[in-house]
Amino acid sequence: MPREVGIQHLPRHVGEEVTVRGWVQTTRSSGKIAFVVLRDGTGYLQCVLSKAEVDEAVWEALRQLTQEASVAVTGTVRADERSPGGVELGVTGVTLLGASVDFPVTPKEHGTAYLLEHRHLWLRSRRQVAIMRVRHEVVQAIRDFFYERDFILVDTPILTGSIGETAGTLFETEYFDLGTAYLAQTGQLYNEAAAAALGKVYCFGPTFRAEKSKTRRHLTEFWMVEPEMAWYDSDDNMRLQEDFVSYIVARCLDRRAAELRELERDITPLERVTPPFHRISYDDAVAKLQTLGSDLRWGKDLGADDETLLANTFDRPVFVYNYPKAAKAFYMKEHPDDPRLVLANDCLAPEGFGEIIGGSQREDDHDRLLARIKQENLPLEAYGWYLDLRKYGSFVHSGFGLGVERTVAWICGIPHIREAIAFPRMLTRLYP
RNA sequence: UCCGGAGUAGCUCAGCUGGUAGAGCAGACGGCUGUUAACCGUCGGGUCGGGGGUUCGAGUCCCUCCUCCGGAGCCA
Repeated sequence: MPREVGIQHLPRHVGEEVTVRGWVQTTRSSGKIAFVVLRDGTGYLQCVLSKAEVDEAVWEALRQLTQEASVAVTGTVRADERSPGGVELGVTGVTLLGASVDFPVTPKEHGTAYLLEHRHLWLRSRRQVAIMRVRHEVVQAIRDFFYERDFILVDTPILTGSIGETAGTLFETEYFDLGTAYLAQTGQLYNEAAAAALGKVYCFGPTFRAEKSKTRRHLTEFWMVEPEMAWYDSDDNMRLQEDFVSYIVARCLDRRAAELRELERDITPLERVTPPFHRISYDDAVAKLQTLGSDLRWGKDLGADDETLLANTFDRPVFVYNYPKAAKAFYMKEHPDDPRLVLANDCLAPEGFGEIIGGSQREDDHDRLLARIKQENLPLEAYGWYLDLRKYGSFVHSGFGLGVERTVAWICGIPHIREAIAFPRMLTRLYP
């Protein structure tokens, strides 16, 4: 068998005889010439068979090539402008490796329910392959960004006791003799402990919300990256966030241009994603939204429509900061000049993609934090270790969480985040 | 949980004031030497989501249940 080559590397092998293994995307035949488009995960390759130039057996083998059959194709690589990838394969041999009869996801249209039921096969389509490759780049950019800035990765637990942001939205499971355990909805509290050990840390993993949300922005299991920085105040925190988001977007523009083109993503709004982002206080945001026709009242968190309305008035991401205390979590630091507010910020992506980051400076005063825990009726005994962090060398610190699927959906320009993860977990979906 | 929408061929859908169930695509077969969701011709394909009711007659009208979709709330 001639040398085996991945499709993405074929331009280096023009004139050589090679073998490519992959899956048949489409076939077209005109009686005496046939085209087979092959996918191997690294790219797409048009293979050309000419009846006059191949053995009868090879031509007959073509008839068995149906959508998504796996094959090994041998032939000579040649440059041809008529071919989509610039190179094509002049086929001399075809071996069927695995037949595929009546592949359920055809090139024609399907409804979302049907596609999700066949997610394991839908994943092979060009669009989904492109999205997964962008997601991979986003994840790699996240890791590289923090590595370059001397953050330490700390993996926080997924099984936890009763600790987190709010009760009632946690998945429960039995935990031996210790009662009920919950799937983590954030690693942040553990990050705070780790930041006191290591300075700048982050956790990156799946997180779970048992909210009965049925919207294009929600999954029950999603990936979140959460950095936590000792000695960062709220302003430092926002500066890091805008550097971080800009870095991720720039990496995708640089290294996944082909995928974004495949997705027909207009990249001009992405090219504007550079620091500094816009900043607007919650007070000003409410006033602005009211003039734009929103019925938002002071004290309430921004609704989805409010986020879109507000973000559409800016040409790049925008921070909304200094939220009302009552609308936010107990661990956020009270504003030094206005006890009604906390030093929290959200980051809203443009083009209606909404909130991709929630962050805050953390309450570092022991007594104030204790008061907030009691106020929220949280089980005090579960927070003993968390309060310890304020008893032994308390420190100014801040952090944030970025939702990976929301970020991928925004960068790819896809309306629903269920396509931004390989196997979405939703209110009504646990299969496949 | 609330509001709205939809369940008809393998898939996507049409089916009007109730009167013998339709199209496109997919599939099978045939044709075509540069196709790009190829194209042209022929053919097969149905418990109209379940149950009940009205009617001479229900895919169509009424009741009920189920499932799914979109949105809200909550949030990444």
